[in-house]
Amino acid sequence: MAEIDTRLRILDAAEALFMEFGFEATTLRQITGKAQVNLAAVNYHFGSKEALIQELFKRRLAWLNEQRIQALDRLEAEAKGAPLKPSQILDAFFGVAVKMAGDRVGGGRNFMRLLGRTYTEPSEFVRNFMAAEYSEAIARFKKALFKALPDVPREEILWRFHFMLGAMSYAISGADALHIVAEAPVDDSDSDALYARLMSFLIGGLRAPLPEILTKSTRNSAGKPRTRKAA
Amino acid sequence: MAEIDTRLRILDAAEALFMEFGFEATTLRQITGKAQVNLAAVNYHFGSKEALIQELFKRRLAWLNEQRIQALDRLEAEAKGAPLKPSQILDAFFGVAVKMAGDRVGGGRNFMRLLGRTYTEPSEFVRNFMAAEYSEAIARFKKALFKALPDVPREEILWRFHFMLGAMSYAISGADALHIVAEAPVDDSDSDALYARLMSFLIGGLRAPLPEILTKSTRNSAGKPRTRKAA
DNA sequence: GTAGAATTAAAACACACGTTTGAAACGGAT
DNA sequence: ATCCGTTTCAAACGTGTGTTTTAATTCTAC
Repeated sequence: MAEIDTRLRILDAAEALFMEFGFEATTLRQITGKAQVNLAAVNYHFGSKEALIQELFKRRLAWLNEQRIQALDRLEAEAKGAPLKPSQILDAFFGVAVKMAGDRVGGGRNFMRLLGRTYTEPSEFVRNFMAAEYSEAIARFKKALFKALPDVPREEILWRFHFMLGAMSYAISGADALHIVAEAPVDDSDSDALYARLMSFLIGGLRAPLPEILTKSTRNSAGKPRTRKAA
Repeated sequence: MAEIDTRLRILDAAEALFMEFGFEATTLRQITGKAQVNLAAVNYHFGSKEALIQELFKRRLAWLNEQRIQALDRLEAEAKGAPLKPSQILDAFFGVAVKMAGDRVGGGRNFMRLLGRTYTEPSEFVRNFMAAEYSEAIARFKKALFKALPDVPREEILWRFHFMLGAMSYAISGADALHIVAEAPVDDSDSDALYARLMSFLIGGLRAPLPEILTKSTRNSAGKPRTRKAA
């Protein structure tokens, strides 16, 4: 009753506080206070504050990306080798995330809002860790997008994927930030509506005509290390 | 030579360090060390670390939004009362920002990368301050967008504006974050190309068809039940 | 050239942080 | 009931933080 429970209480409290105040500004005393455990419990169970952060990301991120990959697996099984529709791919990737962000009770909401901010986080160890945790899912989705959009330069797809992550991040960070543009309070409680809005936007952006600057020639002299040669 | 210069040196050093490490993780000793001024100079010239941050945002943000408003003024003067094209409006708003982000020498690059992260910053005083500094420009651009897109619900325009800010933020945060999706190093040195990429994406997103869920009735259970059937 | 204000400099301050310690309380097995 | 490994607890530790202080220095004006 009191053993593994302490770990969970710490993780949940930390998640909520990190998302509210950020990593640096959140203290272990806040966390242990909110979790109603002893201060030393964090270092006992996790080793350090940094290790706590990693553990916190691990438990959610592993699950999240597993769900994404499974969704993609199902789509590809159905398609039987045919390229997927871009909207299906985006749905598999972003749908899971937005759904998780809509989960208020399980704490997924806190985590997703934290995650969006963390993606551009300065702290190096966090970014490296994220890159490692993401790598498998990212590789799978990149491959699917390349296949679904054979006539779009791969570099362009990556950039647009990057932009889409930004839009998603802001979408999830929600009304807290939106109130800057909206002035009046905005309803962000309906995650189905949010998802519909976001998805229209993303698909519009992904399928937008290529910028002229790219359709002409690769406007650069230096030979870029083109990692993949054959396709 | 040594009076106002100290202020500037502190501001520039702080900008670079905040963008590299974040607000909390950057210490006054780092700042004054980099600026080659005495530690006490920050509190003498600015009063506190918090006031330094505000001053830092003020000097750039005021200029940035002024440029944006002037660009919009020019467009509207030319149009003589006719609605602008959405792409023109986006160009006025995001073009200035990306240009500033491409300015490596003046320090604008550091600032813009910092700004993108700060928009979703947890710290309340920063967010409130940002909202105040942005309010005039945001109001003008909202009005222009409403006029340019009379058949799109205003709430939808606000959300899409919000998404666009997210995409821009990630675009500017640049290769540091992109390397997570790209694995191989990515060239983000060409701000013209970056801007062309971003703008295609944004216009595609802004002009995307409205989500079904919104075209029917305002918003209720009908539409696109993804995973949860809403009875 | 000198008084007076503005700025810089060095040192210390009070405090909060993450972490460590050593003992107390607990839990299950024998 | 006793033991032993695990977990909790209160207290303290060392360090680094933003800030303040007090004196030295530089600048400005007469």
